[in-house]
Amino acid sequence: MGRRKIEMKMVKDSGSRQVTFSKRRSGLFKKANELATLCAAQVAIVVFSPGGKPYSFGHPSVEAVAERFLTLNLRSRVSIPRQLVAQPQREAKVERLSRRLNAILNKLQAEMKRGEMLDEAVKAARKRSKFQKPINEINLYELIEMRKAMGQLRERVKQRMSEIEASSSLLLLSKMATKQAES
Amino acid sequence: MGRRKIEMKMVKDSGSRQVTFSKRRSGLFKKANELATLCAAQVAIVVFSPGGKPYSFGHPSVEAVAERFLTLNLRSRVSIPRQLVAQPQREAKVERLSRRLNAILNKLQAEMKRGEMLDEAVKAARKRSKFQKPINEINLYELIEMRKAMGQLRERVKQRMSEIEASSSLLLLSKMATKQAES
DNA sequence: AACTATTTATAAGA
DNA sequence: TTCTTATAAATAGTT
Repeated sequence: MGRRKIEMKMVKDSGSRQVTFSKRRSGLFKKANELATLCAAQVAIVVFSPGGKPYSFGHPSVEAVAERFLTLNLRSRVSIPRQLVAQPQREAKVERLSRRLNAILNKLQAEMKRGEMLDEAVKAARKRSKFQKPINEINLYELIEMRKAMGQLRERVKQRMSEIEASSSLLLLSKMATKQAES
Repeated sequence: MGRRKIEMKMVKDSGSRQVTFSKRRSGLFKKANELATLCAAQVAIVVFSPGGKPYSFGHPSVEAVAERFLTLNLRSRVSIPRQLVAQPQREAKVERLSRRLNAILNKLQAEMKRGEMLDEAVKAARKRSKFQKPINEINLYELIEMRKAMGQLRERVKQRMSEIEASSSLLLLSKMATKQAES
């Protein structure tokens, strides 16, 4: 941008970083204000500078938007009036969350299976290319690289999934522990 | 801006307003991401569309920044009930899980970015193949199909991620709601 | 803070 | 929604 394009990495020089932050923060808030004005939208932004100073923008106010956000999430997803949230309801909520996470995991696993089928298709294509007419080298190279990359990606996603699974189980355990403590 | 300069008033036509909102929201989030990346800053944004739909951006997460902001306010000026900040032991577990889920989400998002780079590479290969020597048709066909399949897969995984994100937010919110009920 | 050469965002249109 | 393109706006490097 501007006089030169810059790499999207952290600006190393602390002075320049502060200048960049200052310029871009005001740019961001201006954009936020335009969004709110043009679209009659509510917007809240909170930013901490590299030095740890807080800045905020809100339309109509940070607090109003934050409260709406919290209330909306509670009511729409869990359907429990905030004032009535107490221990029993909280337990039900945790259980629902746990079930929800498990459902998500199942879906994710299905997606990954599809990815495996794709992988098989690519593998088969490579085999064919060995016996058929000469292939375009660039394309073959990219096929191989892509397959490798896809494999690695899937591997990492699988690992994340198992982490989520662990968390989900922990949720159930924490619920049970709380119930025991109450009884 | 763009083809014409526009007046900074609310867009009257509801359809155009929605389009403008959609474009500018993504622009705003992009700017926020750049600010966070370039300046090592923490940023949280919550927006409600004209239709009332909530959107959020957070680096490292909306919850993390919001929490820091609230804690700061407590120390300085606004008086927030102590119960809101106090951390009973049974809440600590839920909070840790929430943080964990957020960390997982961040990793997943990074993985998806890699996938996008791969997608770009394939796109570029296709473009090249138009101008260079004739290509092997089977490989080209498979490149196209694979790219399509990868795009769809990524799309679905993204959707799952947003579902997980919602659950993760709920975890923290349930914590907050409990504290409110206690105060 | 101001300047400006460039890059980026985006309004309108398809 | 996604893309294209002409133009407006943001901003990196400099003064």
